Amino acid sequence: MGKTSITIKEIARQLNISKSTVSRALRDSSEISEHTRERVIELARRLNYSPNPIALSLLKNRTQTIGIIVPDIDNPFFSMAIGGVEDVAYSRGYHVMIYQSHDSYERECIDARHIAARRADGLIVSVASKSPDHSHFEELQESDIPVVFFDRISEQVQTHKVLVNDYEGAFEGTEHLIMQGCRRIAHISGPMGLNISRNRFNGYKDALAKHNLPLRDEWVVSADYSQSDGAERAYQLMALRERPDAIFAASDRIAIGVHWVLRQLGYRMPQDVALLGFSDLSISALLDPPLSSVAQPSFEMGRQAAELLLELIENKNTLDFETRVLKTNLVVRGSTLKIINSGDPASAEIL
Amino acid sequence: MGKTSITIKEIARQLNISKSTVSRALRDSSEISEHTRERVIELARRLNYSPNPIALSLLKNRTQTIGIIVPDIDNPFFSMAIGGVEDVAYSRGYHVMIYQSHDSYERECIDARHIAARRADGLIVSVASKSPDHSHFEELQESDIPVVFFDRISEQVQTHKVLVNDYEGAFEGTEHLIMQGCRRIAHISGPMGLNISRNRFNGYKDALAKHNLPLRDEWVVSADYSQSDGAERAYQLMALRERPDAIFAASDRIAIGVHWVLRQLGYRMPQDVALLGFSDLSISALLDPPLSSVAQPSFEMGRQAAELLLELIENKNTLDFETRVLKTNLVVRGSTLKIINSGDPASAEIL
DNA sequence: GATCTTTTCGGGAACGGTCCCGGGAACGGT
DNA sequence: ACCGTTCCCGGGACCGTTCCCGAAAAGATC
Repeated sequence: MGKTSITIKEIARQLNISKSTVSRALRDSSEISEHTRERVIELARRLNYSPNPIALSLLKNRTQTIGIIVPDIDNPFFSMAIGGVEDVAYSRGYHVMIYQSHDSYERECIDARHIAARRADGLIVSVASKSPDHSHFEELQESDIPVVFFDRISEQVQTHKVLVNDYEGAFEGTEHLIMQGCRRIAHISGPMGLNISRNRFNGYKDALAKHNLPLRDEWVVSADYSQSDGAERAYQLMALRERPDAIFAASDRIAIGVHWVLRQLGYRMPQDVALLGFSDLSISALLDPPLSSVAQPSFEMGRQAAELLLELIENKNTLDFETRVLKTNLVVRGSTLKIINSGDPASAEIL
Repeated sequence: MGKTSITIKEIARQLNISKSTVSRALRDSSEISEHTRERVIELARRLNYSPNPIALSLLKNRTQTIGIIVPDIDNPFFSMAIGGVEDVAYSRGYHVMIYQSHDSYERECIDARHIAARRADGLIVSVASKSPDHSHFEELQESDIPVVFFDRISEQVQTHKVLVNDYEGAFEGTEHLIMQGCRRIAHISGPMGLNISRNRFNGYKDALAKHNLPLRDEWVVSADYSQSDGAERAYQLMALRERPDAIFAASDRIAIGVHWVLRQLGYRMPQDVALLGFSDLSISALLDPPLSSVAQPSFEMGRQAAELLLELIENKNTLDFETRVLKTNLVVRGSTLKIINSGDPASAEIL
C-alpha cells in the first residue's frame, strides 16, 4: 500500500533528463524538441501521471477553489443556487466548498476566516439574518479575496451583487391580491435586518398605498424565514379582532407554515384567507390548495454570482461593481385565485 | 493592493532569528526557551499570522478535505445528509467539497478522478443509479484515498457502508398497508441497479407472501427516483383493468408524483387508494392528505458516514470493514390510515 | 578547569511543481 | 576561421512549512 503518486521528477529520472525539461514538455512550451516532448508525454501517459495541484497552488498562490456561505443548505432555494454556482465553477476548472452559517453571526465570521485561512480564490455569500455587521467580508477583500453577494446582500460591502427585484415582485404580488378582491391584506415579513425583507415589505406597503388601502400595524408582523415561525405568526394574525382576508408571506417557507395553520383552523383558502408566498419552491405547487408565489430564478442567481466572481478573480477589475437585478415572476395558483378573469390590468381598475 | 500574506520567514526576519525557531515556537515544541517563544507568539498575533495550509498539504500530503458525491443536491434527503457530513467534518478540522453526479455514470467517473487529482483525503458517495460498474472508486482506494458509501451503496467495492434497513422498512410498511385492509398493493420501485431499490422491493414481496397475497407482475413497475417518473407510473397503474387499492412507492419523490396524479384523477386517499412513500421528506407531511412514509435518518447517516471515513483516513485500518444499518421508522399519516385501531400486531392476525 | 550533558537555536533538505538564467551545440553568414 | 543566432536543455531559486542534524552556549559533575 501507499503507492506514492508519481511526480515530474520520477519521469525525469526514467528518461534521464532534467525535471525542467519534463515540465516544459508537459505544458507545450516552444523550447523543446519534438522528439523529447513525445517521449515525455508517452511516458507520462503510461505512468498515469497527474500534476499535483497543491504544488501549483503554493507557487501561484491560487487554489482554484471558491467558497460559498449560505444560511442553510436544506433550504431548496439555496441548494438550487449552489447548483448554479457549481455549474459554472466546474466548467471553468474551479471547485466549490460549501459552508453553512446556520443564520448565525458567529458562525458566519468563523466561516469567513476559515475561507481566508484556506486561501480560497473567492467567496459567494448570502448573509445570515442575524449579522449586525459585515466587516468580516471586508477583511477578506482586503486580503485580496473577492466576495460576491446574492439574494441576501450586504449594503455595507462594495462589490458585485445578484438579486431579484424584490420590491417589484412584492408590489405585483400584493396588487394581485387586491385585484382578487382582498382588502385586509396582512404581511409576514422576514427579519428587517435583511435587504430582501425590507424591499418586499416596501413593495407591499406601496401597493397598498397605490390602491388607497390602509397599512395597519397589527397586520404586519415579522418572522424568521422558517416554517415554524410562519405558523406562529399565522395564529397571531388570525386571532386579531379584525382578521385579514389575505396574507402575503415574505417567503414560501413562512407561507407553508401559515398554510398548515390555516388548514388546522379550518379556514378555506382563498375564500376566507388568500395566501401568497415568495420564491416558488417546488413543494409549493403540491400543497392543497397549491400556493401562489413570486418566483425567483434561484439556479440562475447562483450562475450569475459565480460568473461575476470568476470575473473578479481572473481580471481583478475592482473598479466598477455591478448589481444585477433579475426578474421575479408571479405564479398564480389556487391559494389566491378567487376570480377567474382575463387577468389584464384593466380589471384592476375596477377594484 | 496585493497585501502579501505574512509568513513565518517574515516573523523570523523581524525578530532576527531563524525560521526553524519560529516554527518551533508556534507549535509548542519543547526545544524552545520560554523567552523566545513568547516573543514569537506575541509578534505572530500582532501581525495576524495564519499558517499557510497549502504548504502543509504539500509537505504532509494531506489536504484536510473530503469530497462527497451525491446524485443531486436538490434532493432534500441528500442535502440533509450533506449537513450531517459537514457537521462532523468541520468539527474535526476537515472541509467538504461537493460534487453532483446528476445520476450519470460518466459524470460520476469524472468527479471521482477530479477528487483523486485534487488529492482529497477521502470520499463519501451515494452512487448514481445508472452506474454499471464502480471500479472508478476502487481506483481511488488503490491510490490510498478511502471511500465510504451511504444509502446507495456499491456491493462491488469493499469498504465501510452506512444504510438503513430498507428491507425491513419496506416489509413493515407493506404490512401496515395490509393491516389497513388493502389487498391489491402495487409497488413502484426505484431502478433495480440500486441496492436500495432491490431491498425495498424484496421487503414488499415478502410481506405480501407472509400474508398470502399474490405478487402480480403488472402491479410492480420501476421508476427513476423522481416526481415526474412517479406521476407517469401512477397513470399506468390506475389504467389497469384491475386497479390497485394501495401504492407503495420506493421514495417520497415518486410518491409525491403519484399523489399529484391521484388527486388529478379524483381518487380519494386512502379510501380509493392508499399511498405510502419512503424517506419521509419534510414536505411529505404537508400534502393533503399527508403522506405516510418510512422515515430515514438522513442527517445521522451523513454523520456516521463521515465518522467512518475519518476513522479510515486517520487510522488507516482497512482490515475489517463495517456496514452500519440504521433503523427506519414508519410514520403513519392520512394517506394510509383507514382504520383507527390500537395498531398492535394482534389486529394484523385478523386480516 | 576539563569534560560531559542539556538546552536552544541555525542551516539545510524536502514536498512538487514553474520559471529564469546561462551554456553548449549546431548552424549560417561573412 | 570566426562570430552571432537559434535551438535545447540543465541547474538552480522559489513558494511556506516541517523536520533532521549539527553546533554553540550554558549548566552540571568531578
